[in-house]
Amino acid sequence: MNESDEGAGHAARSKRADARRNEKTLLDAAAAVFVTSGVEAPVRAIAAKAGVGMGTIYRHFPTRADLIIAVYRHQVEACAEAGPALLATSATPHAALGQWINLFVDFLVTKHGLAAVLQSDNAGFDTLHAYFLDRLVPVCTQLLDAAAGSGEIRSDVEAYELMRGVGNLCIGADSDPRYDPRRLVELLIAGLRRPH
Amino acid sequence: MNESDEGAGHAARSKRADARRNEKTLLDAAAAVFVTSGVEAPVRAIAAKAGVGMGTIYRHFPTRADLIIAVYRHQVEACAEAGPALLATSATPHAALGQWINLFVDFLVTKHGLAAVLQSDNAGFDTLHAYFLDRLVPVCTQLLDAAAGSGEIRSDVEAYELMRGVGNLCIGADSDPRYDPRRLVELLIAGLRRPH
DNA sequence: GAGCAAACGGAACGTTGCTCCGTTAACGAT
DNA sequence: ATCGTTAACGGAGCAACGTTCCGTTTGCTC
Repeated sequence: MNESDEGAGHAARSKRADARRNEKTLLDAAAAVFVTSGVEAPVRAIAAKAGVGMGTIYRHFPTRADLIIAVYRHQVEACAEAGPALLATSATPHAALGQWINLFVDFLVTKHGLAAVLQSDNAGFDTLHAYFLDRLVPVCTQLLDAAAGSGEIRSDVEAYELMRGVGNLCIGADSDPRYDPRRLVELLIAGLRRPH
Repeated sequence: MNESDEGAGHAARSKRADARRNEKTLLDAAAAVFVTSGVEAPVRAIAAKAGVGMGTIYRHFPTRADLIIAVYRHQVEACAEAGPALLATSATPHAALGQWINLFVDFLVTKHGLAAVLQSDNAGFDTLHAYFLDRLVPVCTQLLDAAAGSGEIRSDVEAYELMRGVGNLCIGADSDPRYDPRRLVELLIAGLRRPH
């Protein structure tokens, strides 16, 4: 990451003022539209909300995945950073794991359609997929290893499949009041516990 | 339950020969296209495969859900009927439940994209949703009740949420060799076991 | 065979994702 | 302050798809 200075290199020419302004405007507009219409809202709707042309969206965020990542980056980072913190402050590693998974679930279920798009095999979304995996799987691995090391859970479950499973369970949580993913995730985590 | 007769009146005139022929042709074509391109394949592709116009598809199957139901009805019925049979022949109700869930998972993962569409909140798919629920939830309830009655599992889990959870876990199973829904479903079922 | 309703086919329309290019205006140089 | 460069903009245009609509064909009955 050297092409555009973000803080470190000082005097390098920054982007034009209107470009920087539009990027912020777009992020705000996208966040708002995502809340009301979900993360698969039409590009035109986001452009209209921001008061810019569609070319501007695609210039700043070439794929929808880039836009989604930009909108939720802060929250994903926060979730990732909460992992080690929980491990340090919780009574047992298994408790930390449970709480961390809850954070993740809370994040997903409050983002209309994000869970669904997260597992989409659509090629346009693989950078989104990759971002979530890169950022969260290591954290989950750490928690899982700690819990396995303390003998609380079986050790034959990988972080990747657990995360995918949890993500999948969160799909469609909105739009169906009869379905509460939290209960099922809880069941899944309970199933992790070592028999005996 | 053969074809739809108008009930009260005298024997309803059966459909025209070409209509009946086209319906069969369409079912075969749809089944073939579903295998290669998934259940969300373009309508035009199915029409082309069948050698008919698009109007013919929509006349026979007004929504995509109707077509999907028609294609998979036999297998869904077989799965539903396997429930009581398993309960009768298995060692324990919990074993029967596990085997039945396995049947369901096998069915779902072999149908490209069916699991994804099953939970879609898209209004066009709610009859599909309803069909699966009407047909399978009672069976699952029976198995669940039996296992709960024998004290093997906790009794605070409803068939509906379990089925939705299992269905969700099956989403995206194809197109990702690293993800094996069977393992996670197994974990979920394990989590059902009563803590003792 | 004639008449008619059922069934057909595909053109046409609306919605979306994405690209492409003529136009605008920001910014450093003068 | 003005000027020229070019980054950045906007939206028309195209392709793919779902869905409808209606003129045409065809099976069935008499």
